[in-house]
Amino acid sequence: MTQARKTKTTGSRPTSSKRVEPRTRLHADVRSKMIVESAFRSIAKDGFEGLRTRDIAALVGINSATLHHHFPTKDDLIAAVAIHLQSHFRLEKTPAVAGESAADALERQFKDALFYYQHRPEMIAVYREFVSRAPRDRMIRKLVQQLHDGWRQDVGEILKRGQLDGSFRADLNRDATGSLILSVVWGLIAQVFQSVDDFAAGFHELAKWIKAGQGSGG
Amino acid sequence: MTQARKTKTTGSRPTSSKRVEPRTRLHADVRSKMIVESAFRSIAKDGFEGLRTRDIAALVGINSATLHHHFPTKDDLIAAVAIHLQSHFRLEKTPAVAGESAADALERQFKDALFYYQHRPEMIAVYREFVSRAPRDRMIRKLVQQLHDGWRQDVGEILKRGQLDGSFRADLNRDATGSLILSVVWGLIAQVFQSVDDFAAGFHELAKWIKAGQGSGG
Amino acid sequence: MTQARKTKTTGSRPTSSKRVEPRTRLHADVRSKMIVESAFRSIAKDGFEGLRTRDIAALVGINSATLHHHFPTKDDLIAAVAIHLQSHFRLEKTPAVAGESAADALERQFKDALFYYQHRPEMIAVYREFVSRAPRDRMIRKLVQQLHDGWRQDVGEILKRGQLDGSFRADLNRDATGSLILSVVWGLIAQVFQSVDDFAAGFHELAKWIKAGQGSGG
Amino acid sequence: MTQARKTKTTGSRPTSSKRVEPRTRLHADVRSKMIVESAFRSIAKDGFEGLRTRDIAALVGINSATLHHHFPTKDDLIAAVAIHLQSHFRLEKTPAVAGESAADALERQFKDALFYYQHRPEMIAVYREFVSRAPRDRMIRKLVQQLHDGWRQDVGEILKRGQLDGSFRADLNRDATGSLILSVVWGLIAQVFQSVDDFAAGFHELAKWIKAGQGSGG
DNA sequence: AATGAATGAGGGTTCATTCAT
DNA sequence: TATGAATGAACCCTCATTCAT
Repeated sequence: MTQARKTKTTGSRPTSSKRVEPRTRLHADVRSKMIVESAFRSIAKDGFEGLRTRDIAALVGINSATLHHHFPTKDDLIAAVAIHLQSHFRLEKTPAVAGESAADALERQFKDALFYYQHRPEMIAVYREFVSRAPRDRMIRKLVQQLHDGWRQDVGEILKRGQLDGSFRADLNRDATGSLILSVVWGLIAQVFQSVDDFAAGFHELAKWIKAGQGSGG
Repeated sequence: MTQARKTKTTGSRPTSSKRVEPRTRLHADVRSKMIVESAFRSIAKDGFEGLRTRDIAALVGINSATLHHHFPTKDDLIAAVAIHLQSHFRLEKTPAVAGESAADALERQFKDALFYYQHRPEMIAVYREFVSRAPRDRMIRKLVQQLHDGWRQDVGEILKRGQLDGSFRADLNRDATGSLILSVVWGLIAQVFQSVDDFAAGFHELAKWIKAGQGSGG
Repeated sequence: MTQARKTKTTGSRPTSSKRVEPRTRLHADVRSKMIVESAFRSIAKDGFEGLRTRDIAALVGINSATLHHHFPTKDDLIAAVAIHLQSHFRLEKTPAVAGESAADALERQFKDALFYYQHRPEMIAVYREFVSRAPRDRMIRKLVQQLHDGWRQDVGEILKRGQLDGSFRADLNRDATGSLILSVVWGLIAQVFQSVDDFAAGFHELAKWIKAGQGSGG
Repeated sequence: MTQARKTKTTGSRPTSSKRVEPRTRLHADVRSKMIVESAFRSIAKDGFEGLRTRDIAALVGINSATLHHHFPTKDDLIAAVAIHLQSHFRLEKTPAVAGESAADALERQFKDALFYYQHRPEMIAVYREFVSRAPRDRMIRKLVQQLHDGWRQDVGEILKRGQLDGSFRADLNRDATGSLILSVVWGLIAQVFQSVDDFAAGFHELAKWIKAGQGSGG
């Protein structure tokens, strides 16, 4: 009567016409996770521009209205994917070994990057998407910044430790070198390197410089 | 945030506008160039996802059908933008000075990167867009590869020359170092560095390593 | 302007909110009344087109499914609002004073209309909504007709009494004058008058005519 | 490539698959008029809430995107309908006869109202819809106000003329009486009267009062 | 009595592209 | 070369309603 939704012209409520699938009910947490993971994979595969709420819903096996029940807005879904990405980066980082040398810690950074690149390509892909979207999206910009800041800090501390214990050159510009390391890892993500070996060689060349000389440098 | 749907501003109905606008006929080349440049600016500003053929047409002052007359497909337009980008990169590179030292040539790479970053921000922006789209678009992937390859070759030659004349360390892994340099420049483009100074410091730290020691390294 | 699509304000995901809200159970009557009153206020504020079962449920603090438990259909809810309106009109009418003159009774009609207009604006608003929906809804049409008929009858009786006791002109077309009075009051509701004073002046002009002349008319 | 519109995955432009209807081309004016008239009829029949751009498009025999080509927004369409209504009210009013008496002019108002009611029921219906939408829509409020103001002015002038030439009572509160007349006509539109005869009787009762007495009144 | 998950059937709007002129 | 009208295929989002718990 009011909204004139075309379904019902008279006042008769439509009695079940044909039940096809028994309408699987899941807890919101479970369903949400399914949706987020599907969206994550979709972004990894086709980028943001390929993300369609309907497609995600179909992949999860739900009506697209149900997706909107869990994530009122596409942006809400993207935000959830962002959090998903962030927490996975946190979870899958190799933990610092107690008593590990600065050089080993540096190596660990390298290995982590490589690990993601080789075994979590979707995370790299999604990460790349987020970064390229960052300039135009505040929420995403914030997320990326957080990731970068945490990362920069980790590297900074490693460098500091190495300098303190004498295993890294004392005359190293720590901030600059930290950014250098980050940008090299970024090079991997952005596929500037021609191969994994190229990246490995590059990284170790840099590591050599960091550790190098012990008194000779400049 | 996501689709950036343009909110209708004027809502001007196209109905019955009697004045027929002298229908300026231009040479195809001129018109095409105008279109490409407009598209270029649009991508620099709003990324690929903000690119609308209609908007570009409006900016140029033509009907969107006319745009399609010049570029049958949006992809064709993008390809033209790609070529535009490529040729500008070629044109605006500081030419190698005759008899310049390897160190100076290396410095030139740095300065070029900085020049683009500071004075041709649109080129950087468009470049970044192309790179982030590369994984999903063969044509673009090819273009980016070409740019990277040319660049890598330039850097490789500089390094080689420096090693030959003894101004760069002899034990340098040339390929790896070349990639290193590229990825550092990429760091600038992708905004991994926190500031221009940070980039400069990083780059020169790297340069120090390249030139450093002359016998001490490793 | 048209569909008044509510812009999402909070976007709070319904996902995993652990606190279970004591699930207050109320008597069906109490709950129903709360719902109807909320719906009433909603219609007064945003009209029928702004009425959303979910919104009403939220206002009452229940789940929209619960609302449908009390009112299986939106139409059922609207019917309940109609009854609510009707009963309030009955309840809040100034009762006829014993021994009141016909002229006073006429004045009472005027004052009642003014009272609703000034102190029960929501009732007027809802009434107006119902009337404007009447042409397309049988149930509502019936309700409106009932209200009008009752009202017309009251006025008719007043006029009759006034003619009988000689205080109103004898040559008055009673039915026509009754409709005239009704439509003037309608003018107030539909905001044809420019101000309350305009309405008062109009009504009293009419009253003058009714009482006027006592022998002069036509 | 960019928007990933699902149609074209590769770069191949879709060559005409099957032409069903030869795509009738009309001048924007003609098409727009068709659309507006369809929308007008739709509103007359089902009110604003029943207005669907898709339905209108179908009625006109065009794609709904074409409708949006002519009217970018549903609101733009409604605005056009408003103008349509307004101009028709202007066009179909009985013109003032030269040298017509004030009483005749008053009668003309009555006849015009009746004419619309009996022979232009859709105009009445649409008008009613607009009025009931006015409280929630500025653009419509303005339109309605314009109509009412014009109308009020016409009536006011008639009354003035009648008083000046002595055919209407001199002691009449002109403004109040004008509003009275308007609200009676509104009564017809809002269907307060029980029949056309009832309206006629009411109107003439009022006219009697206006002309009445010639010296006796009050 | 009450709820959260789920859904069907739209609803307005967008956009690259076609085509007759 | 240039255009305005037209379109197909989506796209995101909404809302009354159902249903198992």
